[in-house]
Amino acid sequence: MAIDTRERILDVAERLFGERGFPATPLRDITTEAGVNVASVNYHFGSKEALLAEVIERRFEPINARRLELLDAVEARAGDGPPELESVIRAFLSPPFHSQREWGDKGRNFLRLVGRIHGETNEDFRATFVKQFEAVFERFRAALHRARPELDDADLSWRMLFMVGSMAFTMSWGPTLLARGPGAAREPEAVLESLVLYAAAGMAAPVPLAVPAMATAGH
Amino acid sequence: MAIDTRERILDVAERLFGERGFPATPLRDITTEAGVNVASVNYHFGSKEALLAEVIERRFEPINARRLELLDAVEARAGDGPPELESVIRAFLSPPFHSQREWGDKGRNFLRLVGRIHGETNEDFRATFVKQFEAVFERFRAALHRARPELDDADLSWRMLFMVGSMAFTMSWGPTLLARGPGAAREPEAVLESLVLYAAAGMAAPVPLAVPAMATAGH
DNA sequence: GTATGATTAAAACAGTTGTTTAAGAACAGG
DNA sequence: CCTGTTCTTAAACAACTGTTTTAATCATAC
Repeated sequence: MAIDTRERILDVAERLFGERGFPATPLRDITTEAGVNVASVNYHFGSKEALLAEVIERRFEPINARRLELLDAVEARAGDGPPELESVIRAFLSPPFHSQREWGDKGRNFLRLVGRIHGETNEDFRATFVKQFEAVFERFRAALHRARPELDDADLSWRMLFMVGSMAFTMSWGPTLLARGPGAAREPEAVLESLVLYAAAGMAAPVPLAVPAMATAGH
Repeated sequence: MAIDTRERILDVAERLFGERGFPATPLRDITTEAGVNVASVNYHFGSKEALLAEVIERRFEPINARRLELLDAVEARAGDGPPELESVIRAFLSPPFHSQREWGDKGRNFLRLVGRIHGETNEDFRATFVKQFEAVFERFRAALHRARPELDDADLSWRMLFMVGSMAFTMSWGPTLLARGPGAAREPEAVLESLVLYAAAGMAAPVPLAVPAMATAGH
């Protein structure tokens, strides 16, 4: 029964955290819905925050592994030359989207949670969360740097931020916002495709002319 | 003293909501820091949620007004022809960024809050929040439609979602994430410029070919 | 069966939450 | 000065928070 309890808590927590947000979800709502005792959360996970961490990790470990796997393939295919931009971006964006197909409703709940996490939680937790991604982020940054050498580090960082932003926002708001609008009934695969093209085009955008106060190029 | 109290509450609330998030910020933290009584929040605003609503509205009203103003100018300049894509996007993105310059630290606090709001709060509040934007959203959608006629309604909706996502995420994470990375010390104006180019390129990306639901995945 | 450890259960814990109450202070206009 | 209104205050409210405690139950190996 032990594993069952753990997983049931994780599943319900994943859904409720996604629906209402982490701080707005009382432990008791999770436990009653999961049919377990309140104390079991602290017994199995230690604390509410630790529960959130495990909810996230459970899904992100395979997702990030898959990302690196796909990136490996893209880089292998490219050989010594620069990897293809769109493929690199697809390697980054597709795993979380595919989780929706792999895990069904649970995957969808998780996507919403992921979207939320990016804008939620306190500074401390963000640090923990970011840690999980540093390796992935750096690998992709290097690949993008080879694909778009004209971008300096700062440009690259900002554009990756933009990319992650559209991804997170789409996951978090997509279901709510476009549920009955003109974009409704669109397959997750099609949304992913749309997002990949958007991000690839953005990443390939011309380098902005230097505007900063200190280093205005003569013109 | 009344107006003073109101504004002091609004200022502190804006900052704390931005720093810690709405549900994670107790009213008492706001009131003690503002040097007012707890009851004054309910007296002046009615409830905690109403306070949040007013915090948002106070800044967004001028921002959205400015957006429409800029869009008017862009459309006037275009005459009967299609408006220039990049200018439309700049009209949408620049007002919140400029708020940083106009309002100083308060503007920065608000930006962080805006970023958070997009991923936070319950479904009900989202509805209220979205309402504020419907008019703006529709005006810009129409303009973008004229600038990029080859995009159908669904594509347009999704791409606008992507654009708002990068904007919100940048506002929310930018300060934290790139504070000491390679993108640090970049002027807000430069970030805006970067974002505008990114979004314009993304919006101008080729229309995705219709994807059969099953046949994606890189291999 | 009994001992041992893992898991569950009910209850209590101490602290915090948003909101309300009731009384007083500040301030206006007459 | 008085009067009525607006605002502030301290206190109390009832409900809820995450966590801990203590005892009971379960499974498993001896």
